[in-house]
Amino acid sequence: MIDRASGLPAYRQVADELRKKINAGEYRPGDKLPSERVLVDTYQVSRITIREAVGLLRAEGLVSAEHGKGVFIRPPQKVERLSRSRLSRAARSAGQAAFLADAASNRFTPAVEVDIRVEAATTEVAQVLGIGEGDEVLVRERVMSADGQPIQLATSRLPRSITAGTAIEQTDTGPGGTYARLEEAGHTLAHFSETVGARMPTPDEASLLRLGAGTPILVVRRVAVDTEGAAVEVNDMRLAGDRYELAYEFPAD
Amino acid sequence: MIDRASGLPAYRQVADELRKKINAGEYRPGDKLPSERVLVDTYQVSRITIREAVGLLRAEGLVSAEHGKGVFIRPPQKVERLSRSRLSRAARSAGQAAFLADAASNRFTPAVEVDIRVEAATTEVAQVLGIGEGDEVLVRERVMSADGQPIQLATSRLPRSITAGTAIEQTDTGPGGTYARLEEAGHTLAHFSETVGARMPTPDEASLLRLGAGTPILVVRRVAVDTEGAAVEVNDMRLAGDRYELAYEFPAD
DNA sequence: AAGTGGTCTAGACCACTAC
DNA sequence: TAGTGGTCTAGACCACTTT
Repeated sequence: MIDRASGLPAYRQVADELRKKINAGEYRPGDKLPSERVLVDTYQVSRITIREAVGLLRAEGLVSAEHGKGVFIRPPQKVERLSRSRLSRAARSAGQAAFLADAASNRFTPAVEVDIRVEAATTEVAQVLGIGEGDEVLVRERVMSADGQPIQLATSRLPRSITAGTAIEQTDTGPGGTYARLEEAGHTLAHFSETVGARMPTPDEASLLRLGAGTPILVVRRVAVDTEGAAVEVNDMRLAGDRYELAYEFPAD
Repeated sequence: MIDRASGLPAYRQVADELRKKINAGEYRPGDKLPSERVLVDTYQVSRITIREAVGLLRAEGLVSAEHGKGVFIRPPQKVERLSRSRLSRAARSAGQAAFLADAASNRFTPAVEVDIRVEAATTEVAQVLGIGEGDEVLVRERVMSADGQPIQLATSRLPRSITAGTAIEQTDTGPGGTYARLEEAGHTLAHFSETVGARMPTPDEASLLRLGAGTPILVVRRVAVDTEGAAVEVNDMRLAGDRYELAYEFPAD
C-alpha cells in the first residue's frame, strides 16, 4: 500500500488513502475508522506513523477521536444561520435583545452569563470608540448558551461616559438590551458595521465553546454608530465555526 | 519544570509554558524558539514529547516551523479588509469587476486564472438557483492572485439558460465583469445575499492558497438576485483566514 | 478481560539551511 | 560541517470504554 520510494512521507500517504476513502463514501459519517493497531497491519508502518496520519485528518476537522472508543468520521454539523438584519429597532422596541431574537427564531433555550467590569481603554479600543487612551470603558463579557451548550463569546466595550448610571452597567440590561438603553440615553443608533474574520481558537476559547480539534472560530467585531457619527459600542464576538454561519444582505446599487 | 504528578501530560505542560512565554512577550514575533534539542534538555523530556508540544502551538497558528532553520513566532499578518459595499452598479458601469475594484482600493497587482465548464446542477445548486436538478449550469472556477500570491478561490455557477451566447462563457467577461453582462442580458440585479462561515482547508486549498498549518479559511457564498426575485448566480469563495476580513455595514432600523 | 486511543522513551537517519 | 526540523522504529505503560 505504501510506496517507500515515492518521496512522499508514509504518514502522508496513509492520510491520503484514508481521506480518499472518506470522500468516496467508503467510510460514512459516524463510522469508525479501523483501529490504529489494524491500520499498522494494513499499511505495514509503525503505530506512531499511523497516529501522525490520523492526526492530519483530525487537524483538518475530518475525523475526531474518542478515547477508548475509536476514531470517527465527523458528521456534518447542523449549521445555524444568523441573519444580521435582526438588529432592527423594531425588534428592540419589542423587547428583544439580539441574542434572544436569535433564540426565538431558531427555537433554542437561551442562557447568558455576564461579567461586568471597568477598564482603561487600550490604544486600539480608544481609536475605535473615538475616546482618549486610558479613558474608562465599561466591559460586558458574556458567554451565551443555547440549550445548555455554550455557543458564543461576546465582549462589549462602551465609553463609561455613556453608560454611567444606566442599566447597561447592570447584569440585566432590561427589555431590548444594551441598544435600547443607549437610545433612551439619547444615542439614537444610525448603523452597525461588522467585520468578520476566522482564526484558530485559544485553548481557553476551545474549552469554553467545546470545540473539537480542527475547528476554527468566526471572529466578528461589531461597531454601533449613532446618528452623530460617534461609535458608542464595540462588540467582539467569537462563534464556533462548525456550527454557525452569518448571513448578510445588501442592495446591488 | 515539568510536574510528572500533575495529571496534565508533559507535552501539554511544555506547550503551556511556551505559550505563556510567547503571550508575555518573552519571545517576540519573528523570534526563533529554542531548538528541539535544547528544549529536550530544558524540560527533561524526549524529543517526541517536545515535538508534540510544538505541534500544538502550530495547530493554534501561534508558531510555524521552517525546515533547517527553526520554529518561529508567527508575526501578526497584515489583514486586508474587503468591504462588501464595493459591489455597486456604479463600480460595474465604470468597468470594474469586484476583484479588480479590490485591487484598485488596496493597491495590489491582480491576476486571475479562469477555468470554464458546463455541469449538471446538483440538488443543492438547483435549489439555490431555482432551476431543475440536472439542468445545465455554467461554472467559472477562478484562482485570484495579488502580486503573484494566490489569495482567493472562487467558483461561480449560473444557469446556462442565462449565460448561453454571452461573454460570461468567455475567459474575459469584459468591462464590469459577469454582473455587467447579466444586466445587459436583462437581468437587472436587485440585491446580493452573502453567508460567511469558517473551516479548515482541504490539502488542495491549503496548497493553492499557500496556507500555513493552523490557518483556517473564510468560506463565503454570495447569491445574486435580480429584480424579478430570481437567483442568477451563486459564487462560492474561499479566502485565507490569516490575511482577510470581510466588512459589512447595515442600518440600525 | 479485551480493545481502544493517549502518552512517552531512546534512539536512528534524512533533508534542509547556514556558515 | 554543524545545526535545524522531518520522518520513522519497536517497544512500553496508562486511561477509558465495552463486553
